[in-house]
Amino acid sequence: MTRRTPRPRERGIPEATVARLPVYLRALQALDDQGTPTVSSEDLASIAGVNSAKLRKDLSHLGSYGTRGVGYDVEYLIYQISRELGLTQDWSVAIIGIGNLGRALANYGGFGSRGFRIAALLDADSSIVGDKVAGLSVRHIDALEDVVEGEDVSIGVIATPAAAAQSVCDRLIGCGVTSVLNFAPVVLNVPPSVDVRKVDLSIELQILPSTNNESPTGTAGRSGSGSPGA
Amino acid sequence: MTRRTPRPRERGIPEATVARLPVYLRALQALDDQGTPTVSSEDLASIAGVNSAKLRKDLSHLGSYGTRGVGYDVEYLIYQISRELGLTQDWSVAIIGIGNLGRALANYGGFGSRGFRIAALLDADSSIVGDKVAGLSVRHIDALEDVVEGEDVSIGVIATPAAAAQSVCDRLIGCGVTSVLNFAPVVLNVPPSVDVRKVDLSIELQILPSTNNESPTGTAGRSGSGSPGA
DNA sequence: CCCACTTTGTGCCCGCTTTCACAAGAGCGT
DNA sequence: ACGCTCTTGTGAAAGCGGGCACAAAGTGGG
Ligand SMILES: NC(=O)c1ccc[n+]([C@@H]2O[C@H](COP(=O)([O-])OP(=O)(O)OC[C@H]3O[C@@H](n4cnc5c(N)ncnc54)[C@H](O)[C@@H]3O)[C@@H](O)[C@H]2O)c1
Ligand SMILES: NC(=O)c1ccc[n+]([C@@H]2O[C@H](COP(=O)([O-])OP(=O)(O)OC[C@H]3O[C@@H](n4cnc5c(N)ncnc54)[C@H](O)[C@@H]3O)[C@@H](O)[C@H]2O)c1
Repeated sequence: MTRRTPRPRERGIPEATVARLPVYLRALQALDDQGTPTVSSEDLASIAGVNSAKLRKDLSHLGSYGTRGVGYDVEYLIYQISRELGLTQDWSVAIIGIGNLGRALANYGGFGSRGFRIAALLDADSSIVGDKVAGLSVRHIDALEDVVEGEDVSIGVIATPAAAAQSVCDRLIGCGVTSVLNFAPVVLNVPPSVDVRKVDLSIELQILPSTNNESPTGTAGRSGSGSPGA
Repeated sequence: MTRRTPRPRERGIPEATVARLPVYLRALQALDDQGTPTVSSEDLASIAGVNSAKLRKDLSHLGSYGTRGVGYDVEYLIYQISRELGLTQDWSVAIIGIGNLGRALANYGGFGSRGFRIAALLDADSSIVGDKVAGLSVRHIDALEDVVEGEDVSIGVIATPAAAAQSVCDRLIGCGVTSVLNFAPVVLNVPPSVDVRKVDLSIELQILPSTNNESPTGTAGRSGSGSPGA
C-alpha cells in the first residue's frame, strides 16, 4: 500500500502481464457462465494454466480488486480486465486477403463476441470481389483507403500471400491503422508507432518437434501452453 | 523441504533461440534461392528483423559455423538449423476438426514444403466424413487410433471447438502423439512429456489495441506468437 | 610478412519475469 | 473479543534474455 490514487500515472502494465489478461478473461467468463460468484487465485490460476503467484501479481497491476480470505469477484474482475484491455469499446477490423485463411477468420464467430467487429473484407482477385463471405461482401483492395476511413477501421488483419504483405501493410498504415495482425510469413517493416503482431503457423509447427525431440527420455517438458509473446 | 528441483534442465538451446531459428531458416532459404553463397550476421539479422548480436548468439548455440571476416555459409547454415529443429526427417501431421480453420490449414501448401506431411484429416461430423479436402478424404474421429498408428502420426493439430479439445488431446496422447498444436481456446492439460503449443487468434487481437494505447516509448512493433511466449 | 579491414563469438551488465515465502487482511465460529 | 483458517498482495531473490562492446580470427592488398 503505497499508492493512494486508484489510477496513477501508471507507465503501463508489463507486456507479459497484458499478454495473459485475455487468458484470465476467458477463464473468468467461463466461471461467470456457470454462475460462480467468486474465485480464488489458486483456482483461477489452475484454469488459466499459470502459477497462482504470477496470477496475483498480474492482477495486482490492475489494482487491489481481490478480497483476502475470499478471492476475486468474478464479474467485477471481468469488467476490470476488459477495461484494461480496451474491450469496453468496439474495434473495427478489416481482413485483407480472402483466401483459405481469410475466409476461416471471417467465418469465425469468436471475434464479434469479444468486441471486435469485422467491418470489411478486401481482396485483389476480381473473381472473389463481390462474393459474400460471412454476410459481408468482399470489396476490392483498391477501396482500402475508403473502407478504412468509412468504417473507422483501427485493426488490419493481413492474410495475403507473403509477397503482398508489406505493401498492404504500408497502405494500412498510410491511412491511419495503428495495429496489424500479420499471418504472412514475412517480417513487416513498420514505424515504431505501429504495433504488429505476427502469427506464423509454420513456425509453430517447426518448433514443436525440436522442443520435444531433443532428449531421449522424459525431459522436463511444458505442460501449460507457451505463447512467449515476444 | 523448500527446495524442489534445482533445475536439472541443461544441455539444451534456450527456448527463445529455438523460437527464432525458423525465422532465420526462412531468411536463409530466400537467400539460397537467389543464389547468395554467404551472408553476414548483420545482413541476415536485418532480414530476420532481429539484432545482429542476438543472431550471432543464437547461432553460437548450434556451434561455430561462421567464418570471421566472411560470414556464414548459407547452405551449411540451412542444414545445421534444419538438423537442430529436426526438420531433416519428415513428420506426419493429423488435423482434427475440419471446419473453417481445419480446412484452411489442410489447404495451405506451406507445410508440406517444410517437411511436414499432412497424413490425415479427422472430424466427428458424419456429413463431413468422406469429403475430399486438399486431396485427402476426411475420416471419422473414431478411427483416430488406427490412423495415428497406420500413418505414424507424431503431431496432432487440434482445430475442433473448445469443448472437444481436451478429449481429443487425451486420445492423441493415448496413442503416442507427443506434440500437439492447439487452436482451440482452452488450456490443455497434458503430462510433462507432451509438448503443447497454443495459437490463440482471439488473444492476439485482444492484446493488440492495449499494447498500442500506451505510451509512445519503446513500443517497437514486432513479436513472435505467441507467444510468448507465448 | 605486415597491415588495414571485416566479421564472428562472447564476456558482462542491465532490466524484465517468474517464483518463493510471508505478513497483513478478511470472514467465521465460539 | 479471540483465535483459526483462508487468501491476497508484495518484498526479495533467482533466472532469463537482450544488447553493447571488444578481443580474436580470418581476408586481402601491397
Ligand atoms: N492457410 C493457412 O493455414 C496458412 C497457414 C500459415 C500461413 N498462412 C499464410 O497466410 C497467408 C494466406 O494464406 P491462404 O492459405 O489464405 O492463401 P490464399 O492464396 O488462399 O489466399 C490469399 C488471398 O490473398 C489475395 N491477395 C493476393 N494479393 C493481394 C493483395 N495485394 N491485396 C489483397 N489481397 C491479395 C488473393 O487473391 C487470395 O485470395 C499466406 O501468406 C500464407 O503463407 C496460411
Ligand atoms: N476459424 C477461425 O478463424 C478461428 C479463430 C480462432 C480460434 N478458432 C478456434 O479453432 C477451432 C475451430 O474453429 P472453426 O472455425 O474451424 O470451427 P468449426 O465449427 O468451423 O469447425 C469445428 C469442426 O470440428 C468438428 N468437431 C467437433 N467435435 C469434434 C470432435 N470431438 N472430434 C473431431 N472433430 C470434431 C466439427 O464437426 C467441425 O467440423 C475452435 O476451437 C475455434 O475457437 C478458430
